[in-house]
Amino acid sequence: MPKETKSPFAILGMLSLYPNSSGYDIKKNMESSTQFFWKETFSSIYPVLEKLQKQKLVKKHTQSSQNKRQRHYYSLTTKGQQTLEDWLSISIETPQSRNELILKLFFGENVDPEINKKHLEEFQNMLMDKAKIYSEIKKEIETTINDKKRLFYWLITLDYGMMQVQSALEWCKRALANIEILTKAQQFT
Amino acid sequence: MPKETKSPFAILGMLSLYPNSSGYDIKKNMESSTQFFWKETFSSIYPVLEKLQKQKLVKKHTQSSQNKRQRHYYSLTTKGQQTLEDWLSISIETPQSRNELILKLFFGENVDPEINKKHLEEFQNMLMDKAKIYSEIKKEIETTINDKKRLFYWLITLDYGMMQVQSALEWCKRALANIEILTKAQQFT
DNA sequence: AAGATCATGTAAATCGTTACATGATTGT
DNA sequence: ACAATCATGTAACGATTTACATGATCTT
Repeated sequence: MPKETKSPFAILGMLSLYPNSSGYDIKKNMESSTQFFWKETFSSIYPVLEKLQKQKLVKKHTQSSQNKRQRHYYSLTTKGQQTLEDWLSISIETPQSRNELILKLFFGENVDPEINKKHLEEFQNMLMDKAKIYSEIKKEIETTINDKKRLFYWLITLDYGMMQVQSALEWCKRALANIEILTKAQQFT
Repeated sequence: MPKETKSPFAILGMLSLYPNSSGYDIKKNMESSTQFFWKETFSSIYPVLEKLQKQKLVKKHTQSSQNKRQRHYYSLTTKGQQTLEDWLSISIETPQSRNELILKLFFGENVDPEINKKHLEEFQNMLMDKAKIYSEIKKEIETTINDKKRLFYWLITLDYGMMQVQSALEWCKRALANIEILTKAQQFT
């Protein structure tokens, strides 16, 4: 089975939501919407856009200008929309993701419990920051997105993030409390 | 900033838990313990082991044999143990992970709600399988691991997985219920 | 005798990130 | 004027996965 990258589909998807975008726009839009579950760099966006154009999945509209620097806007073609829909329809491949925090805790017996405690506290802080951002995003999209369907799907994805953060925070609390117990128990051995 | 792979540390960590392992053993041990948050392939394990040996972080003990094929067992050196502890002590880099399911749902308005429902149901099934495996692992380690500290850290990492699965299952339920409502609402438009 | 699994490794492909390079436009 | 940010791209690097290659040992 080939590896098949998903970047082209992510870009087609962004063009379905925001037609007539430049590569720069796509990056910025991802940063303000999908950043927590999907990101692309300019180094992948521009070549992918070129490739998609050659495959007739997007059409390019270059803004004429007397200067050297031009802006290129892209939109989905019918074929591009169909390709996106086909990809949206096929099953998700289960990813084999890596988690450095969990790996370190798995080997945790090698170091002082204080070190593991520190990792958990840092993770906790990161989660709290994220929770705050999620709340802000929620408020924002609820007031700005008028399309019912779009709002519905966006809220589902946001809810996923919020629930992940919330449950991870509860786990942190449990884990930190348990580390306390472990540390105290060790004082008597 | 260089990229710095974590594979060597994952392998050092495995050698801290299971000294005198072969590359094959490391792979098998990962499959039965860290598979849900960390995996390595033979193609990375063998070269990394060679590299670690050259750096004097592990020492190789080759089992003599009259045959061509030999088994190589590796253990941490003092320097290797120190290197592992150093890595365990430094802060975790926040990973920028990708989530294909969430990305597809984010673009969900492009396709029939039934398709998104199907993705969620498949995800749900995968989660339920995982929940079952986690329960089995829990029973197993609780009866076989005698070392208090090791059991403690392993249970923390397992608890993380279980909590992730549990909260994701609740999210699935909510999301599926909401898709039902969306579908019914559309019938009247 | 055959199949599963033990066991080790190399080569090639893929793919994503970082560094590099350039210049325009807008706001203060 | 200067800084920020808009805007597009290439080159090199690093890391992981897949395919390839080989053979031993153990169980039925």
